[in-house]
Amino acid sequence: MAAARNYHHGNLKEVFLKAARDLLERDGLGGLSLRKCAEQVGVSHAAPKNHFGNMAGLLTAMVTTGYAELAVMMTADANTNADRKRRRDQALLGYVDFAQANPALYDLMFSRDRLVQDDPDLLQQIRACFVILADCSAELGWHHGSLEDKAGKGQVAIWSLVHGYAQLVTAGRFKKDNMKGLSILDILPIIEQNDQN
Amino acid sequence: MAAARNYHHGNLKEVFLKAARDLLERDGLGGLSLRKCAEQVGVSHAAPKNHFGNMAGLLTAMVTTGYAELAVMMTADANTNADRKRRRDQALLGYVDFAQANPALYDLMFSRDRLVQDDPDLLQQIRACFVILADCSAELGWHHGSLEDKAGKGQVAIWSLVHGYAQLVTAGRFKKDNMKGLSILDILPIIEQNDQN
DNA sequence: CAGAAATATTGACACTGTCAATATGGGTAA
DNA sequence: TTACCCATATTGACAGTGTCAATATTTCTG
Repeated sequence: MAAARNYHHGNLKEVFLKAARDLLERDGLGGLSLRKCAEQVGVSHAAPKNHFGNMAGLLTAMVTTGYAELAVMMTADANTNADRKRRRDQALLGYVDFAQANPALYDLMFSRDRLVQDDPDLLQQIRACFVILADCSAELGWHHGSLEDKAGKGQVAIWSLVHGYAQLVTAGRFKKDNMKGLSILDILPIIEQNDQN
Repeated sequence: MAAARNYHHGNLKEVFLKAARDLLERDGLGGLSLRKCAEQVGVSHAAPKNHFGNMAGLLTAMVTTGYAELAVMMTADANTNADRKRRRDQALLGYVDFAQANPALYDLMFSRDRLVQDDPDLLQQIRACFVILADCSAELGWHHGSLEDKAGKGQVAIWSLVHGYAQLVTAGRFKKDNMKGLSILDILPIIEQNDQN
């Protein structure tokens, strides 16, 4: 039935994605090229075109897998018997862990150019991550102001906070002075003292 | 004395920077090239090398001016008689306004590769912006926990929140549903109710 | 006015993404 | 099996790119 793919390597597409991620994290986005991917995999320089169309297609596929992995890291112990607060903490820690483990990919995941922004798979994975974050917002009680539209504000707040923290940490902006070694959980109490102080 | 510069255009360096910023915002980082800058300015393709050394040098110079402009937008009414809270609000609004007015440049300002990270001018301008944000943190009262190290946490918190919000807004991640049109001031009350609720 | 320093140009090189044309393999129907 | 078709891979080419060395030009300085 649907397209068995064992012409060359079996699944060349996934091999390309892995090679591209290695190059991306090693040399940055400026050091990533389709030709280097092809050379590392051991195929001709135009082979990626068959699977991704162009550079934007390759990057979009990479980023899509990135969001999928991000969701996995945020829900690592969703099935455990941990209480809601602990699972919420773990989701936020997982988010930051992913960014620190894949800093170049994480940056690319928020690029405006370079990606096919309306790719259906990409949009779906982004939405899945946002849903998890929205649950964190609910568990933080940031929309206890009784108005429903505050739920949206709470989601914007936590999405902004965790993304900003992750990006600034991976960019090395918090290396100085005494603000080294602060985790996302350390700064959460600063802004949720209404609940637990 | 020190290098009068009216050989070709007078101050070719600033003309390059302006052309580069136009190209950056129009075509994205991928559409920016030294040769296009040179062509638009009307000089030879290797002219930028004399002023910036290489691509990273040009981008670093652009980003440095970006941080300087960001500081200006955050302190627009620092000399007015407005009260502290209003000036703090204006600083945060100015921050987001800058990001929305220069989205591609704003992204570049947080790039890890592509810039000369240890450039003295760049580091100085970054520090100046951080100082302004630290003042906002103080005025928000986020370090009222009496421990001094909480000041650092408060700075991390506000730096993360405003950066994350700005980047997600410019990336178009808040276009959906009911979270459209929320400003940074709308989400601040969610997380500072300990002060004003 | 002459030499030096700064700045701009030219030409070249390796590398890049993309495309058209071609070749090769596997899957399928006769 | 054989013949065909389609997916996939290769080759060769093209315009653009950053970077560098060599050269030319302008301005500054003594």
